[in-house]
Amino acid sequence: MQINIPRGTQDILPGTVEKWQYIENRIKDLCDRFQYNEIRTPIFEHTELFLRSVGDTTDIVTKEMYTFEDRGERSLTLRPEGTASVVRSFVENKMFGLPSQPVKLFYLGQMFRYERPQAGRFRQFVQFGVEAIGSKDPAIDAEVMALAYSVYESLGLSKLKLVVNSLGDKESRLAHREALMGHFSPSIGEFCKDCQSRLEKNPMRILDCKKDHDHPLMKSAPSILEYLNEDSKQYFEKVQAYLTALNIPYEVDSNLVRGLDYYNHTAFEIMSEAEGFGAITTLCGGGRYNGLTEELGGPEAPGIGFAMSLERLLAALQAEGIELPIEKKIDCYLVALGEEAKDYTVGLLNELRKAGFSAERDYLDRKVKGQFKAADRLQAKFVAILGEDELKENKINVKSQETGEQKQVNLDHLAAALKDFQSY
RNA sequence: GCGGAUAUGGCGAAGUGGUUAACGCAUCGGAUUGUGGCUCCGACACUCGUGGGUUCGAUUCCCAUUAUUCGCCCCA
Repeated sequence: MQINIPRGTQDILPGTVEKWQYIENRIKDLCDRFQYNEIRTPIFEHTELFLRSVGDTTDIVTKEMYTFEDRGERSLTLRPEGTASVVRSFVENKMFGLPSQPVKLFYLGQMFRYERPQAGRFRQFVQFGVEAIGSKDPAIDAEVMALAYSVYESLGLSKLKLVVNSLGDKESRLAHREALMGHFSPSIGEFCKDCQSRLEKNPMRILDCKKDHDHPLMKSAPSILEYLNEDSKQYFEKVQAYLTALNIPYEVDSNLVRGLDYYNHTAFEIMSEAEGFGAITTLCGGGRYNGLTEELGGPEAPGIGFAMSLERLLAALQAEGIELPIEKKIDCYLVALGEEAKDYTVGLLNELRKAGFSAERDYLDRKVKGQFKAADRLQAKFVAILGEDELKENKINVKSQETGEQKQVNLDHLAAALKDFQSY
């Protein structure tokens, strides 16, 4: 009986894994330029952490968590997102006391959500995210968005849309919520079922409903932006001014809502507008979370961050037809003829590898033709051919697969000959 | 949690209620006793997701089940 991969997970095989590595390297490089340092937190946490931070009425917590009890009867949960862990670690390790503030961190790792998989959605997926904790300068909001944007841009994506909004502070938010409920509740019966349940849960969500998009009450609905108090308003304006200064195209969408409870002030998303991308277009989502450190038992330390899915990044690259410049060639393939020569390549191969070359030989007892085909498949730059005659004379033939040029060299000097050959 | 689609060799993909299950790619071998990429020839599914039913007979019809996939909700 064959056992298959669990639903919503995927194997990343050689041939594809190189793309991941390429992207991961690019991300690490950009983080270094922006001065964000890597943090690695556990893949599971106390369930309580997510209840407290993400919010116990959110979809993530109510129906998407991989929660289990360990042998000590502790309730643990595979992390559904990264911010909670990072903030927990920030508080626990007293990073608020570090000399360099704000604390700028990034993470790259697997997240888990129990959902029905579809295009761009998995049960195990990889997120790259950053958190800047300890500053409420709107410039850092802009910096965080610039970092996310530059990841996509530097990989060649162009069909992007950055959408920003302000959710305001607690006071503004509550006022807006009241206003929305007052606006919709008298005639909520005219709306779809989803909207009816949204009314209590998150009335802002009604605003981006596709079905009821044309309902007259939609246009007249109160916008969050009208309910921002003076501080929140100024903050948002400053963020936009910085984005403009950074030359990052964006649009304000007062209907943009983020799904987690801890967000306030700045909220943003980067979406792909590429053709045929599927129903899910969000590449990256983030926002500000002032107050979260206190919620998790630490001192005041306002933060902002984002998370992006690498799966969706890969999908966006594919949708835009972008090929990453991945080259996988080996330096030398050893072709051997006859028992003796084959035996000899065992040591020879090792010598080449010790000398720093990537090298391979045949292990399937293929004929010469087959060995050359194998060399071709591996895109070998050189093939070294060893037959009985050469072996007797202590020589070996080296052939450049690119030029077809071939010459005979001393068997003991193969590595040196390859270096020579390569240098011109 | 709800709805649609699909399930045939390593991959892609035809097909039929009747016993030899097309074809293409890939792979291996040969033409070319020791030099790849082109061409030609040959080899490659005790079997059509799993279980049950109808039938003289099922890969083909029916039911169930599982998996995959797309969409809804929501999200990265």
